[in-house]
Amino acid sequence: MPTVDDVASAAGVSRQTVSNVLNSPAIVRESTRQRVQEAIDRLGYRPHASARRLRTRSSSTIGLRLDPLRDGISGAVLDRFVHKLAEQADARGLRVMIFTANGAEDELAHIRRLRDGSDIDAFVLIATFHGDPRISWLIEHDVPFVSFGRPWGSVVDDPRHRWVDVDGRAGVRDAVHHLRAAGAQRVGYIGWPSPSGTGDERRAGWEEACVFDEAGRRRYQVVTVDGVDEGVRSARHLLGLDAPPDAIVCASDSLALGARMAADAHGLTDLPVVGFDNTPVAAAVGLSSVDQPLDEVVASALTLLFGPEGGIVRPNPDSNEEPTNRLLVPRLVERRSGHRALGEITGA
Amino acid sequence: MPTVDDVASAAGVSRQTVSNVLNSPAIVRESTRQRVQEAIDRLGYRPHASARRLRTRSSSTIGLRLDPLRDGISGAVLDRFVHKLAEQADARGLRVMIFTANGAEDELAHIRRLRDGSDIDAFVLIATFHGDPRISWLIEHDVPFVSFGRPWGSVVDDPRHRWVDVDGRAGVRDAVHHLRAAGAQRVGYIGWPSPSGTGDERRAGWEEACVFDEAGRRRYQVVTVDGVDEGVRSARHLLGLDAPPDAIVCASDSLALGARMAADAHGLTDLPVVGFDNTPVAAAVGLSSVDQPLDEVVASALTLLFGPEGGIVRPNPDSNEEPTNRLLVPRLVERRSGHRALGEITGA
DNA sequence: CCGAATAATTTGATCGATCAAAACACGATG
DNA sequence: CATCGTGTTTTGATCGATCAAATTATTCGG
Repeated sequence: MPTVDDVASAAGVSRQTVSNVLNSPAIVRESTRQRVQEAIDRLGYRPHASARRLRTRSSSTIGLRLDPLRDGISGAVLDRFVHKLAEQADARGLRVMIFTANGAEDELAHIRRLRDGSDIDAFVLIATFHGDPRISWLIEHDVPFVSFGRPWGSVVDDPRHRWVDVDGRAGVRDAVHHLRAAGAQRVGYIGWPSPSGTGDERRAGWEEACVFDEAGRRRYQVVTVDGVDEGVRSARHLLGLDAPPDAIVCASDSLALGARMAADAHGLTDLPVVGFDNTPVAAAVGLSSVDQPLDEVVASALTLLFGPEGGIVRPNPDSNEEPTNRLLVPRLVERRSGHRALGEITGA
Repeated sequence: MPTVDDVASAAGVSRQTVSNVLNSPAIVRESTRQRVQEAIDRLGYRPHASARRLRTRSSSTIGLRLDPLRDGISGAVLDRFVHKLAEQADARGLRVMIFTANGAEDELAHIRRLRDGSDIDAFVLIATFHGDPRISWLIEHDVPFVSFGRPWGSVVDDPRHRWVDVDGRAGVRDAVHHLRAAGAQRVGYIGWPSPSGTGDERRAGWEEACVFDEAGRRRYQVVTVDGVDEGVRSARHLLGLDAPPDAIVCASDSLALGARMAADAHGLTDLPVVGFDNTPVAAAVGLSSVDQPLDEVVASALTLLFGPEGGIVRPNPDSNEEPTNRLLVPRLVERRSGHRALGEITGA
């Protein structure tokens, strides 16, 4: 492999000029630049990443911890996130390194190791939770990071915590409004037990948009952990009520799939069911779902970390006027659920 | 951050001794080793990864290209693969770097860049296909790699190509045998159009295990691209035949989900349907499916690349007596499809 | 056409580790 | 006691790039 010196002598210039052609072409005379560039191309020179990193003390690499495998369906969102992150990071000349860990403490140990070895400049956290120890640790140790997921709980206003999140409350609220506009009188909700940051927000969206009184809000809501079977059970309960709901919104696609199945089993193939996350499964079975704008999420995350362009990690934003977080609005993806029930498809 | 020199003077030894304590503790006297180790711990020293890489010319990093996002359901296998790889690589002290690319050519450009920059020692290829240009390129340029997916087409016996794959033929064959043992007389098959390496293998498994004559094999088989809707359509076709199949095996869970839905719509809630890949969706809706042993796949891949233990990349195995590939057998995961049809769940 | 200001390029030092080989310690051996 | 060998530790050089400062080239006003 050729080095800067090889290129330099091939082009009849010095090391540093070659380096400048690559890193600050503006200060090199155009004619020299071309000559050097030509030598670079001819020799097939590539800068040695580790040497550069050693000198510049920056790796242009983002660290991302992959969650342990989920039950499945809902995990797909994070997988999509990973893809998008890899794509957009690449476009900025950044690398993405992944690792796994068991729990937040273990994750911190990894972060420490990767950071101390100068392997990684900045971290992207996903799935923040109430009292997340990672956030305070990272802030305290001045490790650049951004989280997909807002801070839940105590420390909610630290400008050193850069985060991006999707407004689940607005997403569910809009979905309910939409169903009501389409004629639904009683929109039920199946959601996760409290406390759960995202779960509570989504439920709040339903509460804001439904027209029930206090008693109705209790009556038309089921609280359950995530899962298809749980969705089936919860929907059965709702549909067994006097004056059952004529539409159901769920905190996840897993629950929604179950609810869809239960509704069909009750012969209610027209009953609208809305899920959350717009996973492949929802698309496959024709469920409406609230879609998180992951492209924007990733773009915002990278912008918060590195600025509007470029790959140089920015110091923790202390007293900048720019905001250090971003809350994005999801969008309802309507599908012909109710028209195309499971097992009732008008195939070609 | 402390360096080797800091640790050295703290422990009253030289740089190299510190280095030896870390890299070849055997040649250091035990008492010295302890003294140095204590200094390392006290100072919180971590070797600088880039410096080490510069010197040793190895990065202990594996590169992995993430496919562009699939339609969804089937992509889940690769996502699981990514998780497992990250986990097991970690256990060996390796790092995993991900990137995306559009097509094989673009991928090669990335590989070249990452390799030339000494960012990455070895690559893991996924989803090999017929006439895959990546393989010949990597072999020719002496880039260590292993593929999840056997070589299809011309170059099938090059020992320099290390690969792991899952025997889809055996998987489907076993599934058919199993269905027949359970009483099925006519097992239909829904698969992908030829030529498709994996698709052809899976179909061959069905052909080997079914008891049809030539005409029957044509009759009870549908060829279609992947997708839930396609599964629905194909199953409708099969079920509309005189003497329709009494069990269906599919090349993927997407097709199987569609087939399940179509069967239910026909009132055939007992008709067994078997998918492939054992994706979360199959689990969620209770579909039987052929499961790929990803843990083993990943373990084998790393062993082929790096040997039974350790993280030092091995040169291309030329005339070793060890095999340079591994074909693993998948396992049928039975679920109560047929008993628990979609929308007919006996919930709590 | 000179000298100052600016542009362009080069030189020496450095990032933090490991390699290769030299130096040192110490007991066994002739 | 000198020699040798083994085991342990240290020294000098190096990996490939960038930084900081020094040097040389070019432009421009007077």
